[in-house]
Amino acid sequence: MNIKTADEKQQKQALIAETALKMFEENDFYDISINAIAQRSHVAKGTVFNYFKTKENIFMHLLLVGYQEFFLQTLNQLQQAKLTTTDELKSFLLTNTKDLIENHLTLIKLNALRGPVLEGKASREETIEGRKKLYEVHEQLAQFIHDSFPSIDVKTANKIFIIQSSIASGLINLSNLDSFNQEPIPGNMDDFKVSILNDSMETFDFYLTGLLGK
Amino acid sequence: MNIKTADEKQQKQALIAETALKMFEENDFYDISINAIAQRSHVAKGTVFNYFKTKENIFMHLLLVGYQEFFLQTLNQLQQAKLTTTDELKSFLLTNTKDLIENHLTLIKLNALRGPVLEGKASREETIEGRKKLYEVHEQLAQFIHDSFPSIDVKTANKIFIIQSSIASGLINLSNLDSFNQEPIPGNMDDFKVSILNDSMETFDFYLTGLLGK
Amino acid sequence: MNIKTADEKQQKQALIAETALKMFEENDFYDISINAIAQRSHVAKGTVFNYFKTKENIFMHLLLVGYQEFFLQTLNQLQQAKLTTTDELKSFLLTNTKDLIENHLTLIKLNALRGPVLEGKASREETIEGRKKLYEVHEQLAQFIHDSFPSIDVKTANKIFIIQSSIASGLINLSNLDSFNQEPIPGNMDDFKVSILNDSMETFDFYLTGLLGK
Amino acid sequence: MNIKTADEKQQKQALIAETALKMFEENDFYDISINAIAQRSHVAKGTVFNYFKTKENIFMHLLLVGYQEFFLQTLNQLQQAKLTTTDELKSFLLTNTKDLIENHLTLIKLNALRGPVLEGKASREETIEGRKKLYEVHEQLAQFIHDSFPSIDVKTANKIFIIQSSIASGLINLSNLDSFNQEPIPGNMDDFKVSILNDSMETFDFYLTGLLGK
DNA sequence: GATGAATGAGGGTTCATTCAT
DNA sequence: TATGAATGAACCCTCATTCAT
Repeated sequence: MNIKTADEKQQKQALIAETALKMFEENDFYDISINAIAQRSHVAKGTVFNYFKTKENIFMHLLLVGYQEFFLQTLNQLQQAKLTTTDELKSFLLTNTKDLIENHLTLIKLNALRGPVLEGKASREETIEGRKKLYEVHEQLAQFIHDSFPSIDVKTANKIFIIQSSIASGLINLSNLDSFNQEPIPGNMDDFKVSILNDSMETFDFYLTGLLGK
Repeated sequence: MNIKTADEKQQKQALIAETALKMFEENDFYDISINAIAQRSHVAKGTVFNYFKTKENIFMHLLLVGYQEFFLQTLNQLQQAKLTTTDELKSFLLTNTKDLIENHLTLIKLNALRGPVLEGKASREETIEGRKKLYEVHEQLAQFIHDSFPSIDVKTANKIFIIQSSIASGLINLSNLDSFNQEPIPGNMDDFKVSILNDSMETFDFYLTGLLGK
Repeated sequence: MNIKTADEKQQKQALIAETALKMFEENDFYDISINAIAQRSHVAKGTVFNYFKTKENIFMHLLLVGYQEFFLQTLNQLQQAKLTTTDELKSFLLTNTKDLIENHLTLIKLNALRGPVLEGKASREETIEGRKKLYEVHEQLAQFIHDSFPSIDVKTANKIFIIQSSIASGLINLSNLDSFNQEPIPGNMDDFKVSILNDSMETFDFYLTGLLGK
Repeated sequence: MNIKTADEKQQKQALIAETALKMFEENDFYDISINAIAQRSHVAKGTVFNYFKTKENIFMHLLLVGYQEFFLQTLNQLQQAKLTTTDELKSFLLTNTKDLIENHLTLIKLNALRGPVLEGKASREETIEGRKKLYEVHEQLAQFIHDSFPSIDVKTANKIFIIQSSIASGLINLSNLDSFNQEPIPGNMDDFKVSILNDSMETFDFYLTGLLGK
């Protein structure tokens, strides 16, 4: 138990990270204590700090690794999809957005934390390293799109995914205006109702149409 | 003197709120202490609590009142603009978005706080009351658009403004990916660069085009 | 209770400081917790931090203020003593040393903490301010000696008090070599025995003789 | 290989001890972690604890063994010096003090830790054993002086070395009063300036003169 | 109404020490 | 014997909130 392989170490780190992720699905960053993460991971508080230097590092890790995985998966799917028309691409991207919102909502929530909260105390080196890896994957993805659709330049392809997250992230922020703490506000506020999924997809759809041409 | 008129009371409340707003332009919610707000308002800490039951109430107030004012102003401008074509409307809305981003960025930042942070401790009653007032203004604005452009139904008009804020709010979250704590990350990360203003306007432009028809 | 005069505030600060001093008579810096200081002062933990920004500030305060008082008292006594011969001066200084050791041992112990421990986290500004005040008093004392004994220049007079503390401080460090945690070590270790008081006085006596001439 | 000879064991213990000594030259006890000692020794953390029961034991060991070596060396030098007059003795002792301060400052710093910090958690048995060995060497040294200078009794000879360390130790504590965290305090504080070496030697010189007679 | 002193729960983090391998 | 992962007690400190005046 005392000498761990790199793999075993990664597993424990992943255990802690996944616990934090689960908790972040239900609570906000400031309502999640290291103590609670440790307990729910069945690990001592000190152990958490053996794997992450600060609390912020845990969540920065979730953000960076989570997005890397998401974009890698997207790249894979794209490669297998063998799209030929921009309509197919649009359709693919909308499905991809659905996946992002339905299965990776925490990523989108983490975006809001990154600048104002996480960067302040996350390790500069690790963050930059992770950010660069992420940039690479992002570029690969964009490059692949450009290769498949030469009319879409790499820069534009990159932006597509940034806007994708932006839209979803923004709609989370504007959701639930017709309720307070999950409880519906009495009276009619129907026009404040937002469906994160539907509205994201509609907005992104319009964006893609505008960007890629009718 | 120790019995204040309703007006005097409102003035002091406004003073505190404005101070908090100024501070929120420069710092994040969790980096702004009640103490600091009190000091910068030249008021005692206890006085702050005489006007706002909790810290979260202050910022919920800023959000609600700020948006009310913004939408009222928008309504005014709209009434004076006497638009006739949807192109003019689009143009108006884009200019309005520019105003929102350039002069009311705090509103957009506050959106990200609302659900996860503010609602937890903000007064339910006051929030609901404010939310209803806001809804009313929002509806008036939407109604006016509908009246001017019967093809745009009220629900759609409402949504326009929600998407407007969503897009800007989301782009804030995705900005500065090419730097860490304001310092640029060495190496090329150009494709991560985001211009909150330009990209918001472009995205909103495409959205409006899609929504309102070519 | 809510608006304290400067005087009342100083009293509470003094209360906390004195509690810390008492505890420092019995325990080492690292064995004294803020919690314990608060409890023994019948005050909440937070209150301690209302009066001292850091734990180190408390003890730096004790050191600076303690020495200021000691030197002021020494100056007073000196003024009243109206010494005329250097033998009288020597005698006075030895009695003064006795007082320092018997009634202000904590000051001497605090000297050992200052550089390596306190300066790291004590407020730079407050410390420098206190240090300057102390320097002033020290200079006054030295000046008075010089005025009374023109053959002793001010620099030399200053050094007298620095050596006085050094000797006492050093002898504390070398004391109790014949015991371990207060319990005597079995067997004869008589030649390791040190009397802080007697040996300080003897050493200081020899020092003064050497310095001031036979 | 996993059964080490006594000599091999001592070598590893010495390696760890020497590393700790080096680190203590640059940092304070509380700023040196077992982790850091282990790393700089190229040894695992657990290994450190195989050789020293507690952190305090390491430094107590440094103190005891360091002084033993210093006094043995002093004894050797004394035996070779073949002094005949007390003036020569004084001169020898001052040179010896210079050596202590210039090459063994850590010993003097360790004195300040011994009572308040180390004894609390150092092994009683090992400390007492080391202290007795030290006492023996100390006595030999004193005895040799007495044999060479019958007018100096053994007790007095012993005390000479205790005062030697006391003076140096005390002056360390009172040094750097004219700076804060290595940075000079602005303004004139010349009379607070201390030269550990010069002032130790002067003080010790006067002490010896007083003790041994003019 | 205004004040600001007092509160204390709660936070993140450190680090000597243990012990299974 | 060597290892280093796991532990968890203990620490200092923050800050929204209360309430006596």
